Amino acid sequence: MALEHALLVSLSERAGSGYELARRFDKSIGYFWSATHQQIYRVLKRMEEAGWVTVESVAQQGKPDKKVYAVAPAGADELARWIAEPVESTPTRDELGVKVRGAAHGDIDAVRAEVARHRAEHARRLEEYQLSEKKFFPVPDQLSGTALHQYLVLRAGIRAETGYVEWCDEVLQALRPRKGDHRP
Amino acid sequence: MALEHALLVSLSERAGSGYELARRFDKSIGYFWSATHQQIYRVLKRMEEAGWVTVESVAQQGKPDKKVYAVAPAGADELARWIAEPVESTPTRDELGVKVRGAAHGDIDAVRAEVARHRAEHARRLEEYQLSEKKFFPVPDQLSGTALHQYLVLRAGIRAETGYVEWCDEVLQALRPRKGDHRP
DNA sequence: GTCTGCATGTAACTGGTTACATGATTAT
DNA sequence: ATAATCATGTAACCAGTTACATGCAGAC
Repeated sequence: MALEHALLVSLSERAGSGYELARRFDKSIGYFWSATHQQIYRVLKRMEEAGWVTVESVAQQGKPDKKVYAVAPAGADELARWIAEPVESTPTRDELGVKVRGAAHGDIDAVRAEVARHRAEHARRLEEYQLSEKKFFPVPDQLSGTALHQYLVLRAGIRAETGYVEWCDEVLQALRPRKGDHRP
Repeated sequence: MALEHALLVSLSERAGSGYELARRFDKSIGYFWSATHQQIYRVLKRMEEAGWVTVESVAQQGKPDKKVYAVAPAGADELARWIAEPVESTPTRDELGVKVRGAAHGDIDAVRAEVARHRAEHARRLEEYQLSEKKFFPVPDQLSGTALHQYLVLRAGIRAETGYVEWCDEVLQALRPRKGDHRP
């Protein structure tokens, strides 16, 4: 049940509406815990019922009302409790891996093309992360507190994307057409 | 819907029962697509109804009967179709990342201990993978076909675990207690 | 006599996705 | 006109987890 807690982390930094949270999740926390707006709305409702967050309806001009959520004391307690609790490492799920593994039972050219496509996507994301790193954390040695923690998860993203891109290259190298291959 | 297809890949290599598949999934394919036996049983049933696999009840001595599943022509077609189809990259989900990100709202010592625990687990798995690499793929340059594809996903596992361990080290280094910190 | 391995399953639940709906405002 | 952005939601569905049940064989 990490979504609840991811939302609590985000709301601890700044109160916000479901919509805003959904967009924050496209960055930072969303790098390693994504969520759709529907999911977020539902979970926020549940959290409100549990007393973990408080809501305040805010009227806006020209825009629909929004419900601004903020962390309640019970939510802060819950977050602290959860952080101290041990977690199992989330199992990996990678469809592209399944395809590479099963490549012999399908069109190898198609698999290679897919890997190339994913390589491009991950490389793009990596660049984005590296840009953020330069821009927001130019002197990482001096970071502390939340800024340091933000930096560390960005580093996780950078490492993950770097590794993925390298793996794609290895696959593309290994699956490249060779003499003796004959395709119709 | 990758589980169906992961099962088809596994069954294409060798027919087997749900139980056997569950254990095969603890290795190789399971490195990046895990599944419980219940999940596997359910999906196999669905696949049988769809005509993707055939079943044969096999009596055994001293052991309960087992249902041996094999890929049907429709299943092979479906697998080939799916392999050629583009996939979105599976979003990352990492609870430990959420904890590090929210470390300021909980007990930093506990987070550090968690990271250390996960580091150990991933290091252990990495060693396991590296052992498999040495044992089963001592001369990777000469691989082709399914053996090559198996090797490549093992490489994915090795890269992922290596990266994770390195990241844990980076976090442990960054979150180590420093002068000026005062905890009760 | 207790535990592990083989082998299959039901039932209840939780977490997450997809599709659809509404309605105003601003930018092209 | 039309699309995008802001903002919230319902409903149906799918995927995956957890708990429980059964029963025999062989090892310790």
